[in-house]
Amino acid sequence: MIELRLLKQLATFYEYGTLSAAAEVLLISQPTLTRSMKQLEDELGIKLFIRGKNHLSLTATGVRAAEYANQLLNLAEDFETKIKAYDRSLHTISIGYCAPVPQLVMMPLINNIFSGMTISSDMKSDEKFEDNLLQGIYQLAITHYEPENEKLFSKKCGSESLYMSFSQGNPLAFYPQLYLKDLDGLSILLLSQIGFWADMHREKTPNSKYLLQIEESSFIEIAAHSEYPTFTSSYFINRNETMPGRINVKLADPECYTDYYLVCLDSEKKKYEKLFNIVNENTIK
Amino acid sequence: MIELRLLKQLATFYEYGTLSAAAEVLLISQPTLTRSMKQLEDELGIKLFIRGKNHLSLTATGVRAAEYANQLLNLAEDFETKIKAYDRSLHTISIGYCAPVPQLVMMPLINNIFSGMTISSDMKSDEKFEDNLLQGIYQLAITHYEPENEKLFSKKCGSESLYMSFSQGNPLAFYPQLYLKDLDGLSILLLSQIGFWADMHREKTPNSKYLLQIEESSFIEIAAHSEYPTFTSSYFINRNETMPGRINVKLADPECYTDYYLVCLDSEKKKYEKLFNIVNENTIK
DNA sequence: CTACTTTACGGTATGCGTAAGCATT
DNA sequence: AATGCTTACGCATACCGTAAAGTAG
Repeated sequence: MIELRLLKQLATFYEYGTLSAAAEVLLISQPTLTRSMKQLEDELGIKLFIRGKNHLSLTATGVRAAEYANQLLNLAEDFETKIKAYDRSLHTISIGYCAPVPQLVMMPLINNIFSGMTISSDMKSDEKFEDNLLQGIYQLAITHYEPENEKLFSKKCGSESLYMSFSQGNPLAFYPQLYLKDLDGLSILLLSQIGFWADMHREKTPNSKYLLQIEESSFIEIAAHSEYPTFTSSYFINRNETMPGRINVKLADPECYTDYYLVCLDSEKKKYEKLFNIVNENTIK
Repeated sequence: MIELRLLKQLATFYEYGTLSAAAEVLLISQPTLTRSMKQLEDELGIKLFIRGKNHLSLTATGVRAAEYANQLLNLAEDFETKIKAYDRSLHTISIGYCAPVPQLVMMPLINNIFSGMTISSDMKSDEKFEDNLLQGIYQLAITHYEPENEKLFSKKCGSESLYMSFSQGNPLAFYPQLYLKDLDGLSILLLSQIGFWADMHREKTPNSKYLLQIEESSFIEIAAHSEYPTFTSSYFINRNETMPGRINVKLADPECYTDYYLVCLDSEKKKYEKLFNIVNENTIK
């Protein structure tokens, strides 16, 4: 069996034209290459080179061999990358979250159940979650709608309501409930990674000015020391994790309430059985 | 770059199930295999094996790797065979002859002009010579008809007439010429490798009994010591290489006369230019 | 007790680099 | 002189086999 080392050297010589140049590229000495190429010819029992006293070039067969060698080398590299990718796919679970609160709740559960696996989380609007699951980009997803594709398996795993958080001086803070239209035009402090909620805001309060904060720490910092209203959610209110000195008013629009669904490929539901067994309607609350 | 040696060993282990068995097949010691497989895992940085104290088996990734390795190994073997076949094709000329006399004449010419090349001759009925030239099975052919395919290049290179050779006592020996129908029913001594002539005989003298001789020496032996008529040809008569004590009578049927054509691919006529230049209408005569 | 794997040890062959020589431009 | 290939020589490492130990059936 011809070793790939020799083919690599042949291909490099073909590319660079001289043994010296090839040797430099390959980080080996030039005499070593001389020997290797001779060995290759010996093993094949075929003349691959035309030897001048001071010059080496490939025969027609040599050229053909070098080109074929390149193909083989590419496939050999594929071998490594594909095997690594396959192994990785066996040991990692990629999860798509449509909002931050589901991630907050599910992450510890998943880490616990699938300890030893690498968990890779992704948060964004969930328009393409169905496709991503079908394509194997995600193994699990939390959506804010119940998927209808019959190749997908899903279970309701909680819900969330949006609230507005006002500082005490704000006149809106005294309403028992509010609607998004009441907020349109306000300047509102907002965290950037909020999944599908972002779409909803853009749509329902097009005239509001959102002060986007990428980092949670700076978001809290600014919220604590300013009068800007912010969004909060039933999740935090249920846990009394609200900002001190702020008043939370429920948003009554239907768009400000959502159910959440845990989704996987129907063909893989066995694999994620434990997780589905633990999860119920009140998991995210 | 992963060396094929390791992949070969992996594939063998996959096939035979234990290191010991694989080692035996590979003609190496079993501890060597242990190390190789460990090395393979190291180089990939991936677990391929599940190790019990007394048992070794492949992980899912390991199985995948072994299967992929098999593909690579097959391609590597292809490399060798294809390169060798290509090299051979550069150094050999395969020639199809439709009859023995053209071979007698052309062989020395071709050997002379293409010295250093391996010449491979083949004689049979020329029905498929056009296809075989187009497919690269032959580089040259001698046909007994002028090919019409425009991808082929041809030149008339001679002709041949058949004669019957009778022993002196035979009454047919005194005719100035004969027709095949006059021979139908006779027992005739015949060499087996006579190309397209065989078809003609079968067709025109269906009732003759042919005493087929495979070896030329036994053909001559029997011809010399028996009364059986044989075929001979203008080629031998022109050279006075006829059998002693025999009388040769020309066969007057049109089927017993043929022209010969030297043929090659039109795209390769340059390559065989010298030969075509030497050859003319009287080369085979 | 047999079959299999792993570890340890020591030898050898294979591959490599340096040095030197020769030819070509 | 500079560039490029080959040969010769000595070394390091990588690979291999034998021996031995441990474990499971």
